[in-house]
This record gives sequence, C-alpha cells and structure tokens, in this order.
Amino acid sequence: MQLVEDHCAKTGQDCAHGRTACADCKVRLHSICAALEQDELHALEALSHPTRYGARATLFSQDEPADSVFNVTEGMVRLYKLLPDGRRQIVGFALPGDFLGLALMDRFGVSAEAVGDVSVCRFQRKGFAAYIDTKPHLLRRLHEFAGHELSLAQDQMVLLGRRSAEERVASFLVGLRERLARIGQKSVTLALPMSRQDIADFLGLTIETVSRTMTRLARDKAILIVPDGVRLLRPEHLEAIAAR
Amino acid sequence: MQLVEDHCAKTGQDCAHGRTACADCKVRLHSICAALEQDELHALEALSHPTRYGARATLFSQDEPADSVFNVTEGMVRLYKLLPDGRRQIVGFALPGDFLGLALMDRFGVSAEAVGDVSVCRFQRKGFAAYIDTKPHLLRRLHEFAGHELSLAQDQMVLLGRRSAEERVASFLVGLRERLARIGQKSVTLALPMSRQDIADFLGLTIETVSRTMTRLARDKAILIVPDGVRLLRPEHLEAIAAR
DNA sequence: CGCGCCATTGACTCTGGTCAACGCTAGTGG
DNA sequence: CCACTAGCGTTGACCAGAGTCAATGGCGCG
Repeated sequence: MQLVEDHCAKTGQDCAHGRTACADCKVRLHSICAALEQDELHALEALSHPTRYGARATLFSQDEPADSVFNVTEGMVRLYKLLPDGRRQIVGFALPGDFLGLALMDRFGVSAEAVGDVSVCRFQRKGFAAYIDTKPHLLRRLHEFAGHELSLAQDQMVLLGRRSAEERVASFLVGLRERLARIGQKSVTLALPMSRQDIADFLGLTIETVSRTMTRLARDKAILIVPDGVRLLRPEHLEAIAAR
Repeated sequence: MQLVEDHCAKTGQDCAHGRTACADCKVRLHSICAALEQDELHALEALSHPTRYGARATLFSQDEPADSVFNVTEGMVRLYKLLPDGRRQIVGFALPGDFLGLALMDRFGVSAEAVGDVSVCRFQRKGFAAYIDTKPHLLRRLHEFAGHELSLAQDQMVLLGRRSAEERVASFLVGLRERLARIGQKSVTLALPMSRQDIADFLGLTIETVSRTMTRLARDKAILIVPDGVRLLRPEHLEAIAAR
C-alpha cells in the first residue's frame, strides 16, 4: 500500500488508507478490472488513487476538463445534466463496479455527486489512457461497458419518451433491483439512498408525482414503503406494470 | 471490386455494384475509417459488403442476433425501440459516417430501418471484431464513437425528461443542422426525410403536437416549412428556445 | 378522377405539473 | 427533557400543456 499512501500525500485527497488491495476488491469481478491478469492488476493498482467522498460531495462537474476517471467501489453516485434555468435531468445512478468517464473525452459531459458516502478508485485520465493503449483487452472491456451504458441510456429514452408515471416508477424499482442483484445484492427490500427529488429528476417527473405514484403502489400492496427504501411485495406485478 | 461482387452473390443482398472504393469514400473522414492507414483501409475493404436498402427497409431488428455491423455511407436510418403494446421510441437517426452496432454485442438492442434509400458498408460482426482485435487504434476510434453516441443519448434524456414541446422541436432542428454541418452539409434549408410520426416518436411527442409546434414556429417566422424540410429563418432564435 | 396517406387544425380531455398546507423526523439549543 | 426549526415527503386543490379524437386539406399515385 506504499504507493497508495504516496498518491494521497501527493494529491492531498481524502484517501482510504488501510483499504483492501485490488486483489481483495469486492467489486473487481463486476468492474473493468475483471479483464485483468494478476500482474496487470498490480500495474493498474499502482496508478489508482483510492478516494472517499462524503454525502453530496462533487466528484466532477459538467464541461470541466476530465483530468480523472473513476471506478466506483462503494456507494452510489448521481450523474446529471443541468439546463441553464436550473432544470435537472439525472441520466443515471452509478453503483459499485461502474466506471465514470469511460468515454475518455477531454471534458465531462455530465456532473457527478456522491449520493451517500462513496469510495472510488480514481485514475489520472492521461495515465489511464496510456495504460489502456498497452492493453487492448482492457480497452475492449471498457468498450463493452460503454455498450452497456448506451443500452441503459436507450432504455431510459423509451421510459422518458413513452411511459406513464406509474410505468416509470415501477420500471425504476425493478431496474434498480436487477442492477443490485447483478452485483450480488439480491434482496426484496430495496434501499433508496437518493431523495424523492433525485428519483423525480431521473424519471422526468416531479417529486409530487413520484410520491403519489409510490403511495398508490403501496395502497395496491405492490410495494411497502419503509424508511430509506421500499420492499417489493409483488415484483411480478411491478414487472407487468413496467411492461418489459 | 471483385470481392464485392462475390459477397453480393453469396449473400443475395441488393449490393451497390460499381460503388466507389473506400479510398474515394465521401464519408470516410467522418467514419471510423478515418483511423485507418492505406493498407488497413484495403484490409477492411476486403471485409466489407457494400449494400443498399430501399425506403422503409429493415436493416436489423431488436433482440435479433447481431451477425452484422454497419457503416452508413448514404441516407438516413431510424433506430428505435418498441414497447409490447406498440408504442415506439426512436432513439436516434443515423447519418452518413455513423456506425451501427458499435456495442459489438451478441444481439441488437434496437431496430434499424432505412428512412429513404440508404447505402451502408456491412461487415460480418465476427470478422469485424477479429480484425479490430488486431488494430487497437481502430477499437479506440470505435470507442470514441461510442462515447459520442452516449453523449448524444444523454442530451436526448435531458430533452425527453425536462424540455417542453417547443424546446424539443427547436432543439431537434438545431441539433440536426449541426450534425449535418459536421459531415459537410451546411445549409439553412434542412431536409427532413423522416415523417412527422418519426419526429414525434423521437421527441416523445405526438404527431399533432409536432405539427402544431412547427406551425407556431413558422407563424413566428423562426422557420419556413417547405416540402420535405424546413428553412431555418432565425437559427439564433431557435437556439435560444432550445436553451443550450 | 378518385383513393389513400400524411399533415394540419380544432374541440375537448386528462395526465401530470403547480401551488400550498401539513406532518414527520432529526438535529439544535435552552 | 422538551420546544423549536429545517428539510423532506405526503396530500389536496386546481391548472395547463400535451394527448386524444375527429374533421379537413393537400398531394402523389393508380
């Protein structure tokens, strides 16, 4: 962990000293790192700056030069775009294993904020890009991730363009459960660390409509609203509403 | 062009015999092919199946195995997703230079139809993927394209989630003009080969709302509606409405 | 000439937005 | 320990932007 501490000292970031090494990383197999051999993992680890962010901290902002890219290891990140008048559209919630900045472009196209406490592996973009150029299969992996992101984005376009409020909320809950299940957090009780406003800005609705719709789903015994989350009582019913 | 003819015979596709070679390709510099050296271009050309599609022809359908990938060289392609009940969301219009199937996934996530007559370079996905594995800079180029696609998708999410009908239409017109300008078709008169229904399904509106909104913009002298297109009389006004 | 398709326009409806009140909980300070 | 406050979520009443339904117009094609 020598290098990690060096990085922390150099960058002045709030690093996670004593963090487990990549070899023990809980999300490695769900992240781009799954494409790496033992020695490559070490090489990448040498480039990584493990970093923690408190709730509501900004990881980066739209249009700002993209000096870093990030591998989320813990927590949830909201990705959003703002219109000049302040309207906000959340384009996604990043979960452990997700990669931020995978377009590798000069500037960030979105802003990113920690929802709750968040841990990431941060990389200098230039160094990361240089490393990638020596490891085509890592670029291939990154490209797979981009393809997956694009697919999620297209699903979200359908949701925003063509679905009713109830369909949006049901689809959101079912979709989040699926994503959590894929990274090993299977559960009928879904934690919703983000605010109602976040959900509304993700679904293209208002906070009131989200609230009313969840209340209606709860009244119909499809979900049970619990503190900071919901229990999916009839997931199959939600899937039917979501119509996927 | 021997190979092309062989391919045509083998596949039974409606190929463009006598098509210009890649070296003369008008959209090469706007396509992934711009990343290629002379010899690489020849190698890729050997893998390509130049193909033409008539208006409303299907290039591929959602969930179908992705045997081919495509480089659009001429015309416009609509990319869409359908909900089980028939609601449609168009997730994009592909223009010359655009690449279809860049996720390189096993199955297509969207359906693709020719709007008018369309020419493409088609590739067997497996052969294309194999070639790419030998040319990391081509994968890099493909990844850049994916990043750009993702960025467009995120802009569209903002449009669908947070913009009014008038903003959507103005944004659509301005955005299409920009894309055409980037591939060398600068003009204040914008061809709209797609139907009103297509525009509506792209913007998350109904055909009536698109029609009314365009009529209002025309009444305000911001645009002039001409057969199969519009003339942008006050592009700066449209940009102001689009609020970008 | 007549048919069919697409676009436009009008009248009316309705889903979801707006505005406002209220309640619950956590944090603060007396 | 409890009053007070701030922030978030819920609920209600009302409103408006976009959808629905229907009629009409224009154009291309047989």
